[in-house]
Amino acid sequence: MAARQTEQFDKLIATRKIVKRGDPLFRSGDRFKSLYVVGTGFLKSTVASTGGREQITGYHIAGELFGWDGINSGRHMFDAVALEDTEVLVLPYGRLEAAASVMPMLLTHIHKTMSREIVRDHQLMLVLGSMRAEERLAAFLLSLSQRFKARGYAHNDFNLRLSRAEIGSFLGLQLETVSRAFSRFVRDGLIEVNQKHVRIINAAGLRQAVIGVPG
Amino acid sequence: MAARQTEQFDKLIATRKIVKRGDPLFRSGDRFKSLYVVGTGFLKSTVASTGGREQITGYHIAGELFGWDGINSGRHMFDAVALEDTEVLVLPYGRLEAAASVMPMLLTHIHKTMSREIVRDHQLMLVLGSMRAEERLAAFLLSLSQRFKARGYAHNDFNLRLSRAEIGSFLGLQLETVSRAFSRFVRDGLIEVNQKHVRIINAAGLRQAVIGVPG
DNA sequence: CGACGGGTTGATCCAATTCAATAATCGTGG
DNA sequence: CCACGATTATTGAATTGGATCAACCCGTCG
Repeated sequence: MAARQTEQFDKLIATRKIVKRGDPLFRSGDRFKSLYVVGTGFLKSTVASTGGREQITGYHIAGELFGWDGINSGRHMFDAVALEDTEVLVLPYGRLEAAASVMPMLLTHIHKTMSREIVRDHQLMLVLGSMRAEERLAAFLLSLSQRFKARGYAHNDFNLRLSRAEIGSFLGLQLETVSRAFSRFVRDGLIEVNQKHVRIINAAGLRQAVIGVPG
Repeated sequence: MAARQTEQFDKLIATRKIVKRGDPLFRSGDRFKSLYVVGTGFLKSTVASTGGREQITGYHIAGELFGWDGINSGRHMFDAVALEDTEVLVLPYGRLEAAASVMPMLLTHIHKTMSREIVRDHQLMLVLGSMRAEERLAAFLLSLSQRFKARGYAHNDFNLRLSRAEIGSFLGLQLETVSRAFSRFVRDGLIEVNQKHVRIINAAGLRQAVIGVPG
Protein backbone atom coordinates (compact mmCIF):
# COMPACT_ATOMS: atom_id res chain seq x y z
CA MET A 1 0.00 0.00 0.00
CA ALA A 2 2.68 2.43 1.03
CA ALA A 3 4.54 1.46 -2.11
CA ARG A 4 1.59 2.20 -4.39
CA GLN A 5 1.08 5.57 -2.83
CA THR A 6 4.71 6.48 -2.96
CA GLU A 7 4.64 5.62 -6.60
CA GLN A 8 1.74 7.96 -7.17
CA PHE A 9 3.36 10.70 -5.22
CA ASP A 10 6.58 10.31 -7.14
CA LYS A 11 5.00 11.82 -10.19
CA LEU A 12 4.08 14.89 -8.22
CA ILE A 13 7.42 15.53 -6.67
CA ALA A 14 9.01 18.68 -7.96
CA THR A 15 12.21 18.51 -6.02
CA ARG A 16 13.86 17.04 -3.02
CA LYS A 17 15.22 19.29 -0.40
CA ILE A 18 17.85 18.79 2.26
CA VAL A 19 17.37 20.54 5.57
CA LYS A 20 20.21 20.54 8.06
CA ARG A 21 19.68 19.78 11.70
CA GLY A 22 18.36 22.89 13.37
CA ASP A 23 17.39 24.64 10.17
CA PRO A 24 13.82 25.51 9.30
CA LEU A 25 12.07 23.96 6.32
CA PHE A 26 9.61 26.82 6.49
CA ARG A 27 8.67 29.51 8.96
CA SER A 28 5.46 31.04 10.11
CA GLY A 29 4.54 33.71 7.60
CA ASP A 30 6.30 32.09 4.65
CA ARG A 31 4.24 31.86 1.51
CA PHE A 32 2.62 28.43 1.26
CA LYS A 33 3.42 26.55 -1.92
CA SER A 34 3.87 22.88 -1.16
CA LEU A 35 3.17 19.96 1.04
CA TYR A 36 6.07 17.80 2.14
CA VAL A 37 6.79 14.15 2.69
CA VAL A 38 9.64 13.27 5.00
CA GLY A 39 12.14 11.13 3.10
CA THR A 40 14.69 10.53 5.81
CA GLY A 41 15.02 12.36 9.09
CA PHE A 42 12.81 14.00 11.61
CA LEU A 43 11.16 17.41 11.96
CA LYS A 44 9.11 19.27 14.51
CA SER A 45 6.31 21.82 14.06
CA THR A 46 6.11 24.70 16.48
CA VAL A 47 3.70 27.55 17.08
CA ALA A 48 5.20 30.66 18.47
CA SER A 49 3.34 33.45 20.15
CA THR A 50 4.20 37.02 20.76
CA GLY A 51 5.68 36.90 24.18
CA GLY A 52 8.33 34.37 23.38
CA ARG A 53 6.26 31.34 24.17
CA GLU A 54 6.68 28.38 21.93
CA GLN A 55 4.80 25.15 21.76
CA ILE A 56 5.81 22.09 19.82
CA THR A 57 2.60 20.94 18.23
CA GLY A 58 3.83 17.93 16.34
CA TYR A 59 6.69 16.00 14.87
CA HIS A 60 7.11 14.25 11.56
CA ILE A 61 8.97 11.03 10.92
CA ALA A 62 10.05 9.39 7.68
CA GLY A 63 7.17 8.67 5.35
CA GLU A 64 4.77 11.18 6.83
CA LEU A 65 3.02 13.91 4.85
CA PHE A 66 2.65 17.36 6.37
CA GLY A 67 2.43 21.09 5.76
CA TRP A 68 -1.35 21.62 5.69
CA ASP A 69 -1.18 24.65 7.87
CA GLY A 70 -0.66 27.04 4.98
CA ILE A 71 -3.58 26.07 2.78
CA ASN A 72 -6.15 28.26 4.41
CA SER A 73 -4.43 31.61 4.34
CA GLY A 74 -1.76 30.98 1.74
CA ARG A 75 0.90 31.43 4.37
CA HIS A 76 2.37 28.98 6.79
CA MET A 77 1.17 29.38 10.33
CA PHE A 78 3.84 27.28 12.05
CA ASP A 79 7.55 26.76 11.87
CA ALA A 80 8.86 23.39 10.71
CA VAL A 81 12.39 22.69 11.89
CA ALA A 82 14.62 19.70 11.20
CA LEU A 83 15.74 17.86 14.32
CA GLU A 84 18.35 15.98 12.38
CA ASP A 85 19.65 16.24 8.83
CA THR A 86 16.55 15.58 6.84
CA GLU A 87 15.49 15.05 3.27
CA VAL A 88 11.97 16.08 2.30
CA LEU A 89 10.10 15.52 -0.93
CA VAL A 90 8.39 18.65 -2.14
CA LEU A 91 4.85 18.30 -3.52
CA PRO A 92 3.66 21.56 -5.06
CA TYR A 93 0.16 22.05 -3.81
CA GLY A 94 -1.31 23.29 -7.09
CA ARG A 95 -0.06 20.27 -8.92
CA LEU A 96 -1.38 18.04 -6.16
CA GLU A 97 -4.87 19.51 -6.31
CA ALA A 98 -4.96 19.21 -10.07
CA ALA A 99 -3.84 15.60 -9.89
CA ALA A 100 -6.33 14.85 -7.15
CA SER A 101 -9.20 15.91 -9.39
CA VAL A 102 -8.46 13.14 -11.84
CA MET A 103 -7.26 10.56 -9.30
CA PRO A 104 -9.99 9.99 -6.77
CA MET A 105 -7.81 7.64 -4.80
CA LEU A 106 -5.21 10.31 -4.32
CA LEU A 107 -7.86 12.73 -3.14
CA THR A 108 -9.17 10.23 -0.65
CA HIS A 109 -5.67 9.57 0.56
CA ILE A 110 -5.01 13.24 1.16
CA HIS A 111 -8.24 13.63 3.06
CA LYS A 112 -7.47 10.61 5.17
CA THR A 113 -4.08 11.97 6.02
CA MET A 114 -5.51 15.32 7.06
CA SER A 115 -8.20 13.55 9.02
CA ARG A 116 -5.60 11.49 10.83
CA GLU A 117 -3.73 14.65 11.71
CA ILE A 118 -6.89 16.17 13.18
CA VAL A 119 -7.60 13.07 15.23
CA ARG A 120 -4.04 13.00 16.49
CA ASP A 121 -4.23 16.66 17.43
CA HIS A 122 -7.36 16.09 19.43
CA GLN A 123 -5.76 13.21 21.22
CA LEU A 124 -2.89 15.45 22.14
CA MET A 125 -5.40 17.93 23.53
CA LEU A 126 -6.68 15.19 25.78
CA VAL A 127 -3.14 14.66 26.99
CA LEU A 128 -2.49 18.36 27.50
CA GLY A 129 -5.82 19.08 29.09
CA SER A 130 -6.34 16.23 31.45
CA MET A 131 -3.25 14.22 32.24
CA ARG A 132 -0.62 14.50 34.92
CA ALA A 133 3.06 14.63 34.14
CA GLU A 134 3.88 10.93 34.19
CA GLU A 135 0.77 10.04 32.28
CA ARG A 136 1.75 12.52 29.60
CA LEU A 137 5.20 11.10 29.18
CA ALA A 138 3.90 7.55 29.07
CA ALA A 139 1.32 8.54 26.45
CA PHE A 140 4.01 10.27 24.44
CA LEU A 141 6.34 7.28 24.47
CA LEU A 142 3.57 4.91 23.47
CA SER A 143 2.39 7.12 20.68
CA LEU A 144 5.90 7.60 19.35
CA SER A 145 6.41 3.86 19.49
CA GLN A 146 3.17 3.36 17.56
CA ARG A 147 4.19 5.72 14.85
CA PHE A 148 7.57 4.12 14.41
CA LYS A 149 5.83 0.79 14.20
CA ALA A 150 3.35 2.07 11.62
CA ARG A 151 6.24 3.16 9.47
CA GLY A 152 8.10 -0.09 9.86
CA TYR A 153 10.79 0.94 12.34
CA ALA A 154 11.81 -0.64 15.59
CA HIS A 155 9.15 0.33 18.04
CA ASN A 156 10.46 -0.57 21.43
CA ASP A 157 14.00 0.55 21.02
CA PHE A 158 14.44 3.93 19.40
CA ASN A 159 15.98 7.34 19.54
CA LEU A 160 13.91 10.22 20.71
CA ARG A 161 15.30 12.97 18.63
CA LEU A 162 13.86 15.55 20.95
CA SER A 163 15.67 17.06 23.91
CA ARG A 164 14.04 16.99 27.35
CA ALA A 165 13.13 20.62 26.83
CA GLU A 166 11.47 19.82 23.53
CA ILE A 167 9.55 16.91 24.98
CA GLY A 168 8.49 19.28 27.72
CA SER A 169 7.32 21.83 25.21
CA PHE A 170 5.34 19.16 23.40
CA LEU A 171 3.73 17.88 26.59
CA GLY A 172 3.23 21.18 28.35
CA LEU A 173 5.79 20.42 31.05
CA GLN A 174 9.10 21.80 32.22
CA LEU A 175 12.21 19.90 31.28
CA GLU A 176 12.96 19.03 34.90
CA THR A 177 9.56 17.40 35.21
CA VAL A 178 10.21 15.37 32.08
CA SER A 179 13.54 14.27 33.42
CA ARG A 180 12.03 13.22 36.73
CA ALA A 181 9.31 11.24 34.98
CA PHE A 182 11.95 9.42 32.93
CA SER A 183 13.86 8.60 36.10
CA ARG A 184 10.73 7.26 37.69
CA PHE A 185 9.94 4.98 34.75
CA VAL A 186 13.49 3.68 34.79
CA ARG A 187 13.30 3.06 38.54
CA ASP A 188 10.01 1.21 38.01
CA GLY A 189 11.55 -0.93 35.29
CA LEU A 190 9.25 0.25 32.54
CA ILE A 191 11.98 1.58 30.28
CA GLU A 192 15.73 1.87 29.91
CA VAL A 193 17.09 5.26 29.03
CA ASN A 194 20.42 6.34 27.74
CA GLN A 195 20.23 10.00 26.90
CA LYS A 196 18.01 10.16 23.87
CA HIS A 197 17.94 6.41 23.38
CA VAL A 198 14.94 4.67 24.90
CA ARG A 199 14.12 0.99 25.18
CA ILE A 200 10.64 0.04 26.23
CA ILE A 201 10.77 -2.90 28.58
CA ASN A 202 7.28 -3.06 29.90
CA ALA A 203 4.81 -1.60 27.42
CA ALA A 204 1.85 -2.90 29.40
CA GLY A 205 3.14 -1.06 32.43
CA LEU A 206 3.43 2.11 30.43
CA ARG A 207 -0.08 1.68 29.16
CA GLN A 208 -1.23 1.28 32.69
CA ALA A 209 0.58 4.47 33.61
CA VAL A 210 -1.83 6.20 31.24
CA ILE A 211 -5.24 5.32 32.50
CA GLY A 212 -7.04 6.98 29.75
CA VAL A 213 -5.26 6.81 26.45
CA PRO A 214 -7.77 5.91 23.76
CA GLY A 215 -6.95 2.82 21.78
CA MET B 1 -18.40 34.71 -0.62
CA ALA B 2 -20.15 32.84 2.13
CA ALA B 3 -23.31 33.08 0.04
CA ARG B 4 -21.72 31.56 -3.04
CA GLN B 5 -20.39 28.69 -1.05
CA THR B 6 -23.62 28.06 0.72
CA GLU B 7 -25.29 27.91 -2.66
CA GLN B 8 -22.84 25.30 -3.82
CA PHE B 9 -23.26 23.28 -0.69
CA ASP B 10 -27.01 23.37 -1.02
CA LYS B 11 -26.86 21.00 -3.93
CA LEU B 12 -25.00 18.49 -1.83
CA ILE B 13 -27.27 18.50 1.13
CA ALA B 14 -29.08 15.25 1.58
CA THR B 15 -31.11 16.14 4.61
CA ARG B 16 -31.34 18.46 7.52
CA LYS B 17 -31.26 17.08 10.97
CA ILE B 18 -32.47 18.44 14.28
CA VAL B 19 -30.50 17.60 17.38
CA LYS B 20 -31.95 18.43 20.75
CA ARG B 21 -29.90 20.10 23.44
CA GLY B 22 -27.80 17.46 25.13
CA ASP B 23 -28.24 14.86 22.42
CA PRO B 24 -25.36 13.55 20.32
CA LEU B 25 -25.22 14.14 16.59
CA PHE B 26 -22.75 11.28 16.41
CA ARG B 27 -20.68 9.29 18.81
CA SER B 28 -17.20 7.92 18.80
CA GLY B 29 -17.32 4.61 16.96
CA ASP B 30 -20.30 5.51 14.77
CA ARG B 31 -19.85 4.76 11.10
CA PHE B 32 -18.70 7.90 9.27
CA LYS B 33 -20.95 8.90 6.40
CA SER B 34 -21.22 12.67 6.26
CA LEU B 35 -19.81 16.02 7.10
CA TYR B 36 -22.04 18.58 8.73
CA VAL B 37 -22.68 22.30 8.55
CA VAL B 38 -24.25 23.93 11.56
CA GLY B 39 -27.45 25.64 10.45
CA THR B 40 -28.58 27.12 13.73
CA GLY B 41 -27.33 26.24 17.18
CA PHE B 42 -24.14 25.18 18.82
CA LEU B 43 -22.32 21.87 19.29
CA LYS B 44 -19.23 20.61 21.09
CA SER B 45 -16.78 17.86 20.15
CA THR B 46 -15.36 15.71 22.88
CA VAL B 47 -12.77 12.98 23.09
CA ALA B 48 -13.29 10.44 25.79
CA SER B 49 -10.70 8.09 27.12
CA THR B 50 -10.95 4.84 28.96
CA GLY B 51 -10.77 5.94 32.54
CA GLY B 52 -13.67 8.34 32.36
CA ARG B 53 -11.67 11.35 31.32
CA GLU B 54 -13.24 13.64 28.79
CA GLN B 55 -11.83 16.59 26.96
CA ILE B 56 -13.79 19.08 24.93
CA THR B 57 -11.68 19.56 21.84
CA GLY B 58 -13.80 22.05 19.97
CA TYR B 59 -17.12 23.71 19.47
CA HIS B 60 -19.06 24.53 16.33
CA ILE B 61 -21.18 27.60 15.74
CA ALA B 62 -23.66 28.42 13.00
CA GLY B 63 -22.16 28.29 9.54
CA GLU B 64 -19.22 26.09 10.42
CA LEU B 65 -18.36 22.83 8.67
CA PHE B 66 -17.15 19.90 10.73
CA GLY B 67 -16.99 16.12 11.10
CA TRP B 68 -13.59 15.37 9.51
CA ASP B 69 -12.61 13.03 12.25
CA GLY B 70 -14.19 10.00 10.64
CA ILE B 71 -12.62 10.16 7.20
CA ASN B 72 -9.47 8.31 8.06
CA SER B 73 -10.83 5.20 9.65
CA GLY B 74 -14.42 5.30 8.43
CA ARG B 75 -15.60 5.72 11.98
CA HIS B 76 -16.02 8.81 14.06
CA MET B 77 -13.36 9.28 16.68
CA PHE B 78 -15.12 11.93 18.78
CA ASP B 79 -18.56 12.61 20.11
CA ALA B 80 -20.45 15.64 18.80
CA VAL B 81 -23.13 16.85 21.19
CA ALA B 82 -25.62 19.70 20.78
CA LEU B 83 -25.34 22.37 23.47
CA GLU B 84 -28.66 23.85 22.44
CA ASP B 85 -31.36 22.74 20.03
CA THR B 86 -29.48 22.64 16.78
CA GLU B 87 -30.15 22.14 13.10
CA VAL B 88 -27.36 20.68 11.01
CA LEU B 89 -27.15 20.24 7.27
CA VAL B 90 -25.97 16.79 6.30
CA LEU B 91 -23.42 16.54 3.47
CA PRO B 92 -22.84 12.91 2.48
CA TYR B 93 -19.13 12.54 2.14
CA GLY B 94 -19.15 10.38 -0.96
CA ARG B 95 -21.25 12.89 -2.81
CA LEU B 96 -19.00 15.68 -1.63
CA GLU B 97 -15.84 14.00 -2.86
CA ALA B 98 -17.40 13.29 -6.21
CA ALA B 99 -18.55 16.87 -6.55
CA ALA B 100 -15.18 18.18 -5.48
CA SER B 101 -13.48 16.33 -8.31
CA VAL B 102 -15.36 18.36 -10.88
CA MET B 103 -15.52 21.62 -8.92
CA PRO B 104 -12.00 22.71 -8.08
CA MET B 105 -13.25 25.64 -6.06
CA LEU B 106 -15.21 23.35 -3.82
CA LEU B 107 -12.17 21.15 -3.33
CA THR B 108 -10.07 24.14 -2.41
CA HIS B 109 -12.73 25.32 -0.02
CA ILE B 110 -12.83 21.98 1.74
CA HIS B 111 -9.07 21.90 2.08
CA LYS B 112 -9.03 25.41 3.43
CA THR B 113 -11.62 24.54 6.02
CA MET B 114 -9.67 21.50 7.16
CA SER B 115 -6.52 23.56 7.19
CA ARG B 116 -8.18 26.18 9.36
CA GLU B 117 -9.28 23.48 11.76
CA ILE B 118 -5.72 22.21 12.04
CA VAL B 119 -4.37 25.69 12.66
CA ARG B 120 -7.01 26.31 15.30
CA ASP B 121 -6.20 23.03 16.97
CA HIS B 122 -2.55 23.91 17.17
CA GLN B 123 -3.38 27.26 18.66
CA LEU B 124 -5.42 25.51 21.31
CA MET B 125 -2.40 23.34 22.03
CA LEU B 126 -0.44 26.49 22.69
CA VAL B 127 -3.11 27.52 25.15
CA LEU B 128 -3.24 24.13 26.85
CA GLY B 129 0.49 23.66 26.89
CA SER B 130 1.83 27.00 27.94
CA MET B 131 -0.72 29.33 29.49
CA ARG B 132 -1.85 29.92 33.03
CA ALA B 133 -5.48 29.84 34.03
CA GLU B 134 -6.41 33.48 33.44
CA GLU B 135 -4.53 33.62 30.17
CA ARG B 136 -6.44 30.58 29.00
CA LEU B 137 -9.80 32.07 29.78
CA ALA B 138 -8.89 35.39 28.15
CA ALA B 139 -7.68 33.57 25.04
CA PHE B 140 -10.88 31.56 24.97
CA LEU B 141 -13.12 34.62 25.22
CA LEU B 142 -11.21 36.44 22.51
CA SER B 143 -11.25 33.48 20.18
CA LEU B 144 -14.95 32.91 20.72
CA SER B 145 -15.56 36.59 20.05
CA GLN B 146 -13.52 36.35 16.84
CA ARG B 147 -15.50 33.42 15.61
CA PHE B 148 -18.81 35.09 16.27
CA LYS B 149 -17.52 38.12 14.42
CA ALA B 150 -16.35 36.03 11.47
CA ARG B 151 -19.85 34.61 11.20
CA GLY B 152 -21.54 37.97 11.46
CA TYR B 153 -22.80 37.82 15.04
CA ALA B 154 -22.36 40.26 17.87
CA HIS B 155 -18.85 39.77 19.06
CA ASN B 156 -18.57 41.63 22.33
CA ASP B 157 -21.88 40.69 23.82
CA PHE B 158 -22.82 37.05 23.55
CA ASN B 159 -23.94 33.90 25.25
CA LEU B 160 -21.41 31.28 26.13
CA ARG B 161 -23.41 28.21 25.68
CA LEU B 162 -20.95 26.23 27.72
CA SER B 163 -21.19 25.70 31.46
CA ARG B 164 -18.22 26.56 33.67
CA ALA B 165 -17.42 22.87 33.81
CA GLU B 166 -17.42 22.64 30.02
CA ILE B 167 -15.22 25.69 29.64
CA GLY B 168 -12.93 24.05 32.14
CA SER B 169 -12.84 20.86 30.16
CA PHE B 170 -12.02 22.81 27.03
CA LEU B 171 -9.24 24.77 28.72
CA GLY B 172 -7.84 22.03 30.90
CA LEU B 173 -8.99 23.64 34.13
CA GLN B 174 -11.37 22.87 36.98
CA LEU B 175 -14.68 24.67 37.03
CA GLU B 176 -13.76 26.52 40.22
CA THR B 177 -10.69 27.91 38.55
CA VAL B 178 -12.77 29.09 35.61
CA SER B 179 -15.22 30.76 37.95
CA ARG B 180 -12.43 32.53 39.81
CA ALA B 181 -10.91 33.78 36.59
CA PHE B 182 -14.28 35.16 35.52
CA SER B 183 -14.61 36.93 38.86
CA ARG B 184 -11.16 38.42 38.45
CA PHE B 185 -11.92 39.77 35.00
CA VAL B 186 -15.14 41.29 36.26
CA ARG B 187 -13.33 42.86 39.20
CA ASP B 188 -10.74 44.28 36.81
CA GLY B 189 -13.45 45.73 34.61
CA LEU B 190 -12.55 43.68 31.54
CA ILE B 191 -15.92 42.01 31.16
CA GLU B 192 -19.41 41.90 32.60
CA VAL B 193 -20.85 38.50 33.36
CA ASN B 194 -24.35 37.38 34.01
CA GLN B 195 -24.35 33.63 34.22
CA LYS B 196 -23.69 32.50 30.65
CA HIS B 197 -24.06 35.97 29.19
CA VAL B 198 -20.80 37.82 28.68
CA ARG B 199 -20.14 41.38 27.58
CA ILE B 200 -16.60 42.33 26.69
CA ILE B 201 -15.86 45.79 27.97
CA ASN B 202 -12.14 46.05 27.52
CA ALA B 203 -10.95 43.83 24.71
CA ALA B 204 -7.50 45.40 24.75
CA GLY B 205 -7.22 44.51 28.41
CA LEU B 206 -8.18 40.95 27.68
CA ARG B 207 -5.62 40.79 24.93
CA GLN B 208 -3.05 42.03 27.35
CA ALA B 209 -4.07 39.33 29.78
CA VAL B 210 -2.86 36.89 27.14
CA ILE B 211 0.70 37.85 26.47
CA GLY B 212 1.21 35.37 23.82
CA VAL B 213 -1.82 34.80 21.70
CA PRO B 214 -0.83 34.84 18.06
CA GLY B 215 -2.64 37.33 15.90
C1' DC C 1 -42.32 24.85 48.28
C1' DG C 2 -38.32 21.82 48.25
C1' DA C 3 -34.87 19.69 45.48
C1' DC C 4 -31.50 20.02 42.19
C1' DG C 5 -28.14 21.78 38.91
C1' DG C 6 -25.05 25.47 38.20
C1' DG C 7 -22.24 29.09 40.08
C1' DT C 8 -19.38 31.53 43.57
C1' DT C 9 -16.12 31.80 47.22
C1' DG C 10 -13.05 30.22 50.99
C1' DA C 11 -9.45 27.01 53.07
C1' DT C 12 -6.24 23.52 52.48
C1' DC C 13 -3.21 20.60 49.93
C1' DC C 14 -0.29 18.87 46.41
C1' DA C 15 1.87 18.37 41.81
C1' DA C 16 4.63 20.74 39.08
C1' DT C 17 7.41 24.92 38.60
C1' DT C 18 11.22 27.46 39.83
C1' DC C 19 15.71 28.09 41.54
C1' DA C 20 20.05 26.02 42.17
C1' DA C 21 23.97 22.98 42.02
C1' DT C 22 26.23 19.19 39.77
C1' DA C 23 27.17 15.74 36.28
C1' DA C 24 27.33 13.84 31.78
C1' DT C 25 27.78 14.50 26.85
C1' DC C 26 28.60 16.82 22.61
C1' DG C 27 30.93 19.51 19.34
C1' DT C 28 34.72 22.08 17.87
C1' DG C 29 39.17 23.55 17.03
C1' DG C 30 43.86 22.98 17.86
C1' DC D 1 42.66 12.55 18.78
C1' DC D 2 42.22 15.04 22.78
C1' DA D 3 40.83 19.00 25.55
C1' DC D 4 37.87 22.38 26.76
C1' DG D 5 33.76 25.16 26.62
C1' DA D 6 29.02 24.74 25.82
C1' DT D 7 25.04 22.44 25.79
C1' DT D 8 21.89 18.95 27.92
C1' DA D 9 20.44 16.05 31.71
C1' DT D 10 19.83 14.88 36.53
C1' DT D 11 18.67 15.71 41.20
C1' DG D 12 17.47 18.41 45.35
C1' DA D 13 14.96 22.16 47.97
C1' DA D 14 11.74 25.77 48.12
C1' DT D 15 7.69 27.91 46.23
C1' DT D 16 3.25 28.42 44.07
C1' DG D 17 -0.78 28.00 41.03
C1' DG D 18 -4.42 25.35 40.54
C1' DA D 19 -6.90 21.21 42.36
C1' DT D 20 -9.61 19.55 45.86
C1' DC D 21 -12.80 19.72 49.55
C1' DA D 22 -16.50 22.20 51.43
C1' DA D 23 -20.06 25.62 52.38
C1' DC D 24 -23.37 28.49 50.50
C1' DC D 25 -26.23 31.09 47.05
C1' DC D 26 -29.40 31.51 43.35
C1' DG D 27 -32.76 30.35 39.89
C1' DT D 28 -35.73 26.94 37.98
C1' DC D 29 -38.79 23.33 37.59
C1' DG D 30 -41.61 19.47 39.15
